[in-house]
Amino acid sequence: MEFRHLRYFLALAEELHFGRAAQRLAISQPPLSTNIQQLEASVGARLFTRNSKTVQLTQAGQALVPRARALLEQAAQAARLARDVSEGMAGSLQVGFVGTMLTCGLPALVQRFQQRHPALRLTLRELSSSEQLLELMHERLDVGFVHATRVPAGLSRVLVARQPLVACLGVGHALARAHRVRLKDLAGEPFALVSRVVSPDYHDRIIALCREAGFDVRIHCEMRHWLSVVSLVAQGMGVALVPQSLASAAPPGAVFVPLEGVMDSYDTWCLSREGRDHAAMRAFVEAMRDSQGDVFTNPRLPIA
Amino acid sequence: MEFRHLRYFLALAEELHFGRAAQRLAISQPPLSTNIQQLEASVGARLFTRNSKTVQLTQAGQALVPRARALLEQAAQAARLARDVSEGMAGSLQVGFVGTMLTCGLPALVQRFQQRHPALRLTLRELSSSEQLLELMHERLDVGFVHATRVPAGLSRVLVARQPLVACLGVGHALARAHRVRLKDLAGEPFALVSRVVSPDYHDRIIALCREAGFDVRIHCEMRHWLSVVSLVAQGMGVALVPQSLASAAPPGAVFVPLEGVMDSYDTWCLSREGRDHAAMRAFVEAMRDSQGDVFTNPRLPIA
DNA sequence: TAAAAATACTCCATAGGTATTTTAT
DNA sequence: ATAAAATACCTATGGAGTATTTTTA
Repeated sequence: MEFRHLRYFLALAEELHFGRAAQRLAISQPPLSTNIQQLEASVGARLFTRNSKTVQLTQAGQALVPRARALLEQAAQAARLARDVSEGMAGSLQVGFVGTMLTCGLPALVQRFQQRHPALRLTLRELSSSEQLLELMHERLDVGFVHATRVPAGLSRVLVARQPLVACLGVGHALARAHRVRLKDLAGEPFALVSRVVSPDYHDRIIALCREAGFDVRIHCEMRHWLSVVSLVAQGMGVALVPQSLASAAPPGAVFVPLEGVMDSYDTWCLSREGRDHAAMRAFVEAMRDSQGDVFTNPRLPIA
Repeated sequence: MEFRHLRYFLALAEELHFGRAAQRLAISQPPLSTNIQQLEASVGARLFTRNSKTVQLTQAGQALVPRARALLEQAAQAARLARDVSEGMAGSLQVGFVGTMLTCGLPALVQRFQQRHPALRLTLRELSSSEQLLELMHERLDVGFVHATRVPAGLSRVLVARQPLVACLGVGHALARAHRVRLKDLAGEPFALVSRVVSPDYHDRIIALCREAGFDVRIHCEMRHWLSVVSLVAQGMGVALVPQSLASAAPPGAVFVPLEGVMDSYDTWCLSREGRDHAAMRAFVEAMRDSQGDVFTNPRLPIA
């Protein structure tokens, strides 16, 4: 059985006349006859009753009509799907992201991308940076938004957000109404940090920054999520250094004050596997690159 | 796109090696290369990344694999279906029958036929004989079980049941315990009959029989169904002449007594359109013919 | 008898084979 | 250097065309 047979069969089933069906197919009548005979032989059933005056579908022919239509339609669909996937308009895309991306414009950006690629199935997974690196290397993730100082070979990166660290204080804190805070003013304060297991990069940097400022951090609480850190501070349980964008999702009791003299920034990179055949992934990363300024509306520091 | 392309594509998708895939397909390697290229051209997408060491599916290729499998599977299914229909093993069959067939073994017979043709969709419709004739001529019915003296041209018939008419009396009736009843003993009794609209053949014959016996029927009640007739008689509301098989479905208050001297029998014919391409119909009629004695266990009169 | 499907026969497009080249590791 | 895919070229199957025959209403 060939697709040609199905096309010819449907034409004849609709015209019920070899001459007219052949005309519609832009072939002559004899090859239509032989093709129908071939189809009947391969199927093992008479599909038309025919004599010199009338052509009629047999029961078997009637049963075949919808199937033949479906086959041709599905073949066209399959080709279309493959083409769409190769153009990044269909398929699936696994995206990982760290928690801070939620307050940093990612949802809106993903939504906009999804609108332009409606046939693409996006899966979003909140993961720590290190988890994402592993998942990317295992090809269980196509794109990851991470904080990372160094990137393993085989992954390419685009800087998508660069934001300063700010002090997060409870409203009742002595410095809560200050315009600026020097880091060393926080010496001795009980700090809330994201756990080193979740975010070693951030964890180590806070410790290093404080040491530069001349004191050792007094770690009061280690949290599993940025939002937990801010929530804790909002309830007067300590202070924290957090990426500025968290201010947009903070509960009432938290106050954010810029740090004086700390030029260190907190960078978010969009990572993806190099040289992978994955148009959707490329399109996504491209969308990230294009909208760097549009969506991630944080103060732009000079990018290294 | 051809089915050949899909077969070759799947072989390569499974082997990921042109040489081995070609071997499995029992063709040489170059035509496999060209076929894959043709498929890629017709789809409009690269389906494999390949160099001299490795062959890998692209995203588009991965998306196509299940579709290609489905297409091949469905093509085979479609052919199988058409063949089954042409052999009477699949498709649908519209069967009409008069009410008396319900007590005459039809349900068991249909069930047995259905078990042997599980893919066949049987539709059963209780209809009067005249309705069935109409439906058969309009091809809205494939087979009909009717009582009819004469059959229109274009329909062929098989006698499936021949049963005597018996007297149906209420248990309280004077003749209820008799071994035999002469028809003229019922002269003047209130008769229950199936309405002439529903069964003109039966209706007219009862009247004719009674006239032969020397009296005019006193029609007390015209019912729309045999079971209504028996039910009425069971409640002491009259007498009736009915086909013997109704005895098997009678309520307690009804008694059936053979008629003396009445050789008239009540015949049921299985009708079907002649020369129609419909293997299921032919198989069904054949099953009827074969099981004439098995199921319709009524006294067998000489068949005309 | 006439309209229409089937058959006979020819031609050429193309699927597949063999030999060879290119390519990437 | 080598294994493997791509290319070049050839052969032959078979799909489509033209001419003709057969069929049946």
